[in-house]
Amino acid sequence: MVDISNFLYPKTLEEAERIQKEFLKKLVLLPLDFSKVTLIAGVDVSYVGDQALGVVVVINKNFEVIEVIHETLKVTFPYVPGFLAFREAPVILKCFEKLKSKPDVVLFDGQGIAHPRRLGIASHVGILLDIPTIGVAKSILYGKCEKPSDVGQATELKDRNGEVIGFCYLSKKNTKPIVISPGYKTNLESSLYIVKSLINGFKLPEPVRLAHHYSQKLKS
DNA sequence: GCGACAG
DNA sequence: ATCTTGTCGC
Repeated sequence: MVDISNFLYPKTLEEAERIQKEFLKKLVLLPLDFSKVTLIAGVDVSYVGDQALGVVVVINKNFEVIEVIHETLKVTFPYVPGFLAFREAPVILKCFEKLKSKPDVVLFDGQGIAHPRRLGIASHVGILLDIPTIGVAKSILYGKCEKPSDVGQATELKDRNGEVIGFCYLSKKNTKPIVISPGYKTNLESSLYIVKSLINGFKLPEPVRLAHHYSQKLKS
C-alpha cells in the first residue's frame, strides 16, 4: 500500500507527472485466474456542479449485486487527458473506505496501461489499493488499433513502438468498440478474458454498466 | 508548429 | 463528464 496523503493532490501537472512516473515503478502485471475470482467491482464517477459522485458496485459471477457504495467529494483537480486519476481517485478511495466486501478485481471507466505513461486511472488506483484492476474505456486515449468488425472480435491496441497495450473489443452490434487494458496485477490476456466474461448483453461489462446506472440514478 | 486528447 | 427530445435502427 502507498502512503496516500502524499500523492493525492498535486498542485501542478509537472508534479502530477512526477507522481505517475514514481507510481510506474510499482506497476505489476501478471495473470489473474478468473476461475478463482468470486467478487468483481465496477467503479464510476459522475458530477453535480463541483461535487464528484463516486459509486462502487460489487457483484458475484451470477451478476447478482452484493454491495453498492456511494460517496461525494468536492473536485479539486481539472479534467486533463492523461491525468484523470488525480480528479477521480479521491472520491473513489473514499468509497473503498466504506466498502465491506473485498472484490478480487475492480473494473474502471477509463484506461489501464493504455496511457502515455502507462498509468491510466485503473493502474493508478490499483496501485493505491493494491487490488487487481482492469481499464474499460469508451474511447482511446493513447495508441492505435484496427476496428473490430464482428461482435466478439478483439483487435490489438498498440503504442507508437508497436507494443500491445490493450484491445479494442466489439461487445455489441451497432456500438463503438470498448477499449480494454490491464490496470494492475492483471495482464493483457487476463483482462480481455475477464471483461469478455462480464459482458451481459450490453456494450459495457456488467460491473461498470451498473455503477454508471446507479451513479446517474442517484442524481435524479 | 499542428493535431490528439479516458471522464 | 454535462447541457438535452425525439427518433432511427436492432
